[in-house]
Amino acid sequence: MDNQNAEISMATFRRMPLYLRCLYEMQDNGKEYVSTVALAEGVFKNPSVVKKDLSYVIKNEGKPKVGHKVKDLINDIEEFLGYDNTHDAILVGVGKLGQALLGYKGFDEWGLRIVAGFDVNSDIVGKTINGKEIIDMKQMPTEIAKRNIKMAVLTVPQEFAQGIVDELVKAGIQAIWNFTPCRLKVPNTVALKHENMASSLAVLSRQLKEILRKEAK
Amino acid sequence: MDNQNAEISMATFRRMPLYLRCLYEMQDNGKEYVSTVALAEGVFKNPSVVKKDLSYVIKNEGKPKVGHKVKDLINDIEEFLGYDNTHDAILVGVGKLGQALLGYKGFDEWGLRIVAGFDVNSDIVGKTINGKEIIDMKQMPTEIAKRNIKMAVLTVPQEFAQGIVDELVKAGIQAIWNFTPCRLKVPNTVALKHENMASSLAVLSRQLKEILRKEAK
DNA sequence: GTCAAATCGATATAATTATATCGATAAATG
DNA sequence: CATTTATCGATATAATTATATCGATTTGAC
Repeated sequence: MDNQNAEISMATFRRMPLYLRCLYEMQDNGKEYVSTVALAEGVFKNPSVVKKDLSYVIKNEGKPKVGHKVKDLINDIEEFLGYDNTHDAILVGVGKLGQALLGYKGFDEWGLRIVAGFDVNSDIVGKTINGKEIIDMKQMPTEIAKRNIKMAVLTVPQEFAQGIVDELVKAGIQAIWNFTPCRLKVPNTVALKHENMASSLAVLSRQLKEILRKEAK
Repeated sequence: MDNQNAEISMATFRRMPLYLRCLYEMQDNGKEYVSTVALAEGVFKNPSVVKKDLSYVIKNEGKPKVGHKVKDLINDIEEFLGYDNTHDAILVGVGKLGQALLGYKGFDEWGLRIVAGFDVNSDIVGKTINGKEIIDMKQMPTEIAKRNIKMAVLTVPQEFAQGIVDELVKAGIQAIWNFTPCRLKVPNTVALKHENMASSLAVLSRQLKEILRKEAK
């Protein structure tokens, strides 16, 4: 618990949502205390990793023999992740994937509220998906300014990706979640997260190949 | 280039699709040769990382002063990733996200062919999306066996996830790409890849927060 | 009350991954 | 044809991340 002021690693950071989900579940099941070992099992990680990760965020010490209070852990992780301040975001490109993400209920849980979708297709402009309005792309800069939006989800066809990103940045967007397969150029005052499905798939394929190879023996 | 028989790291593996995409683009632009430095710029990575990564897969040496033949690199990486043997897969759960993935054209490029979707909803069973048939869930085990499918994409509501996974495994599936937010239990003869959107979002939020904090100063 | 068991927090060690450096060499330059 | 330059492949160093270990402490059993 002396890591409080240490620089936190990306690896640790990425695991926090896993812990949180697992802890929510435990809370729902009426568990009041949890040991790091039990939590480690819940998220399929090494107990030492979990201990160290938690040492960055916990405010209250755990008790030997009993573990940590589930509620405290949840509070500490939520606060650490900043779930108190939800981000409003827009989604650009309301194709199949865009519609899927607009309709996805899970984001709220993680502090993201998609407030509107933008597209050029006049067939869908004016409609709503999951209560979210689809607005014409032309109005994008105005709407971003008006609502003071900082975050955008990018689900446009790849050939338009860079051009639209440039527009977004100009309009004041400072964080982009990129679902296109393009590498994008942004100023370093803009955060960018690339959702790389191809890499995931490659990893899975490799594992499968390895398994099939072993079986063949 | 002496790494050919060394164990390859996950980190390296995940970067391979990035290199490949960048190389395709260079090829389209008529570039015949590329240096590791130029490739590193293309994928926003450190040149040393790229050099080392490539050393695992390249068959032909690069030439000093000119670099590597783009075509050779593409061949070597493709072969390494095993893009010669495309995987057939099924998709389970044809909701919004499932429909999005069924409609997504990009997978073919990465060696994944989704051959059919499965769902319980009789409104969509029998229809096709992107040329792919939606089949009743009851027939899933039969179809998996008949077509000898080894891979499944999981896009069902989370409350059904584990139950369906158990069915999939029983039916002979050996690789699962999990888009639900659930941690799943599978035997270790089954490969599992979790697409963790919550983690991605957390990372992006953190970057944004950092940027806003700096600005406030 | 004593002792065994479980867990804590801290720290030391190992493994992995990223980055910097360097001699060798092919191509370009003058 | 000598010299400069860009790049290679290899390797050494640094940074990050994961795992194992250990004394301290609380609980619960006897």
